[in-house]
Amino acid sequence: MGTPIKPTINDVARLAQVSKKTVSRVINKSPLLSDKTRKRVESVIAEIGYVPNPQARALALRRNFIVAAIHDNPNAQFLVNVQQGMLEGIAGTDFGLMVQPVDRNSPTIAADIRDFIERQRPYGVVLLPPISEKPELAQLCGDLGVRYVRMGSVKLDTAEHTVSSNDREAVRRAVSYLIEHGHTRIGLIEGPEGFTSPRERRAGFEEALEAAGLKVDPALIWPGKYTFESGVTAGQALVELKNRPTAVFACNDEMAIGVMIAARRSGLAIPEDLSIVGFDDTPLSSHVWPSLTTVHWPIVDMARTAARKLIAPEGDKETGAEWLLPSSLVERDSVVKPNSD
Amino acid sequence: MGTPIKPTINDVARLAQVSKKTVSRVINKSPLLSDKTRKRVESVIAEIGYVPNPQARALALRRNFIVAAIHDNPNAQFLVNVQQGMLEGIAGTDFGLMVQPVDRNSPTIAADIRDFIERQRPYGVVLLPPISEKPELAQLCGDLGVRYVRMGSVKLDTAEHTVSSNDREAVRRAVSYLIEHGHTRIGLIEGPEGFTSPRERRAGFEEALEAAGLKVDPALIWPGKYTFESGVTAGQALVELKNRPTAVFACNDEMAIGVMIAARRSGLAIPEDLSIVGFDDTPLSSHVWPSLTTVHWPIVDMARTAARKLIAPEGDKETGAEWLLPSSLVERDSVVKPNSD
DNA sequence: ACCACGATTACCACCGGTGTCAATTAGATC
DNA sequence: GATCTAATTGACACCGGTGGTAATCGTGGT
Repeated sequence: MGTPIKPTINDVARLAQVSKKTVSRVINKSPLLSDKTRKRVESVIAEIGYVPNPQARALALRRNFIVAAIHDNPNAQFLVNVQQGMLEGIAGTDFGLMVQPVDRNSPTIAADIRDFIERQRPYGVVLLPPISEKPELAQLCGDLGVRYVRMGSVKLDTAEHTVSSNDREAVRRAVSYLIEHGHTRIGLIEGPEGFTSPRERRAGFEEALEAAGLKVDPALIWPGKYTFESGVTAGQALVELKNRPTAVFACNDEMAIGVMIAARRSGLAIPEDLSIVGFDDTPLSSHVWPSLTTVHWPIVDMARTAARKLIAPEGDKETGAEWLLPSSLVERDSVVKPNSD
Repeated sequence: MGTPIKPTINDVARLAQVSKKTVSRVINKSPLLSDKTRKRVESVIAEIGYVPNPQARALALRRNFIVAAIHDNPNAQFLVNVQQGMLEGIAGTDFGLMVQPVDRNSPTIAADIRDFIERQRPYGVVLLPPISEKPELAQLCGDLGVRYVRMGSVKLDTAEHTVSSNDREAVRRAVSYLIEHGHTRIGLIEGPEGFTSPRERRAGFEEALEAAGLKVDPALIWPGKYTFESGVTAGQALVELKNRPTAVFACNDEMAIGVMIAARRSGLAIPEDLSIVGFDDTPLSSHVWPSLTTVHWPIVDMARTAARKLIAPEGDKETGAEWLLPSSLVERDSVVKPNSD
């Protein structure tokens, strides 16, 4: 099992009877190189199974081949989708993916991120929501000289370095969809306070009602925490109302499913007695019964785009459509016309 | 925004009026160094905010500070738990975590893993189930000279480099628990074929029955794929049996919840008409109603242990209890005595 | 055959650390 | 104060690549 000593560029150079630099040119596909030598070097490389040492390359180039996802998001499905998207974005390149969670509530969050970046010096980082909403963290990345892209629920304060999806519009469409089905009393389960995405989603909710000439009834709006339990709690409160809503929009799927459970416990039939729309399009949403009509949030696409942007050569910074990815409404079985009883 | 040029060891050396080597000693907490110089160097480091370049260190030490999780596992919660555990395991060190998914069914899986390892040269890798069960992949890591630890559902062919949990025993206990409650007709929803963990779980199931003097009835054993849908399908088949079981053990929580749904569709009450036990203790299991009695699989602990083992100094290879982590049964609300009707 | 010139290739320094070993310094002993 | 030994510190090569520039090669023109 002897120590497997990796061949180095010097070994290749010696065997191919060329200088290291020439080998380096072959590795980097430099055009100023004759076909003959290229072939010769390539055959030596193949023969001894040479792979350039990434650490040496990183040192010489003063850049690494690693991108990192920095997050503070407890949702497993979200994270996995992000990772999948980023991996798609770097597929076929020499880049690898690191993950680094941080604690949003820690007072040392900035120091922690700085620490991570300085300790690993990744080529670039993707800041995931909700920490992507803190401009000082983006600033920090800039100061540290590391490229970064933020993933957001909406154009943040500055569009630069941001891949986003328009939550407000998505929710407006979803709620309009309920209205088109004839619902006029529509409940809302909000997300946690203090972040942009829940705010945007609420704004979209209100815009849809207003566009249809409906009044926003505060009694139908309940706070939630993006957790299943908070959905149950809020759902229960809503269905126990004297004048209960005929439909509910929940700011994420987990809460929507919580509402389903709560409604059923109260003897309501879904969707006959209560239509429900969620947000995220998690796998779960198609597993529950009835399957959940929900807003498909293009996480994978966003993450893929973010990763691509990150590793794109400087100067490719064209902004525009590609940085703002569309959501869409996935119509399943949890919405019907309201009961006319 | 000028280019943020990182101070290097040379800057520190110059400012502190010592050689780079001395600075290096300070960084590495070498004992052969006078307190006076150490203090002086440290103050310079603090002043200019010097952080050693990880790539240069990696090159000189011929080892870098990255561990990677290599997986082929579609389950989001599992992955996130593993990541959490590994991050706990490397917390406080200079190590970072990379993730690399591979495709179990791809014929190039070995080449893909080799590619990843050679391209990134991580310090070590953790092979997650189910690919951890393929001995040739562990072999590959050994050949490539990268440290590795496998996470398994049981002692695999060789205990070396393996952190595991005894699934067979866990399932035996879970099924015995059902038997103790008076169940004698117990259904089993299996996991996918071809992997160790489902096999072990089935073995545990049979052992429990045999230990209680019960016969294993093939009619009560249904294949599953670890997915919610497969649980629904199998559950439906079971409850439609003429002589249906009074309890079901499903090889993971998702399928267990599928069984719940299927049973309810057929008009059965859970747990009164059908007791259910799952495996994994995913968050979902406590969210469903009734909450699911399930086997807690110590993923986080296993991953933490695996990461620690990976970065432990050579020679720390003591085997034993720490490498085999205990599962436990989490008693919730999905198990009661069988109906005597 | 000779020269200019572009295409190839080699040489050497350098990226920012660490290992080795020699040189220097300090403290102890007589 | 001289000598010896142990404790500190420094000089230099090296890890395995890349950049810049000089040297060499081949070719066409005259």
